[in-house]
Amino acid sequence: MIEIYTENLNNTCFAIALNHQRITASSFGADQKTALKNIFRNLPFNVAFQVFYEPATCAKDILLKLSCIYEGKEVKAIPLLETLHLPAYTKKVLKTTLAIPLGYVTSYGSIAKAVDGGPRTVGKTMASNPFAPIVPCHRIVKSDSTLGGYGFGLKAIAELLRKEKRGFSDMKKLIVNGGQLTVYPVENVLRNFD
DNA sequence: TGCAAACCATAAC
DNA sequence: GTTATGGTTTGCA
Repeated sequence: MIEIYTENLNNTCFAIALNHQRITASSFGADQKTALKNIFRNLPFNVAFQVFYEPATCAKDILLKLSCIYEGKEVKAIPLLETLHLPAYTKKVLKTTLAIPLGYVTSYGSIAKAVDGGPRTVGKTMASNPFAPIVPCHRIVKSDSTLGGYGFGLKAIAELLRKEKRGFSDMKKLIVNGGQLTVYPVENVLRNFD
């Protein structure tokens, strides 16, 4: 049985789906209705679920973390994600995305190179990212450093990235899963918007 | 700039 | 097994 909890924090509604304390999906939205709609989109189907309108204590803690991530704050202990039901390649892409540090962005192509796949597949994986905003799909942009698509709207992604500015100026190379991932300061992208 | 073709794992059929 | 589908990229005019 999957338990779904929502909570309004700072004018945004966050939602999580828990299966034995592990996160099966997470999402957010302007109001509760939108947050729920968003989380249902990526819930593994053919599993029973129940929506709780009063968050349990363990759920409250995770919801608070979601809000912190959303506000661009550093969150140390990322909650456990349930990925068993996902294909291997998808897991790899999600894991690599998770490695993009706060204050940096990367491109679909860079992720693709790191996981040995194609850029469009990365986009497709992100489009159905069940763990927004924990898996920071908003930190992936196009190779010309303009914004690609975003499930929650381009305005939302720009706002998120603005909050993640940390004043970095140099690109960085990371080793993830044995592959190399190049990341760039968020500022590179935001230049086009400010 | 703008367009076409290559890209490649998934899900749906 | 086959096909359609992308939150892309690259190359060429």
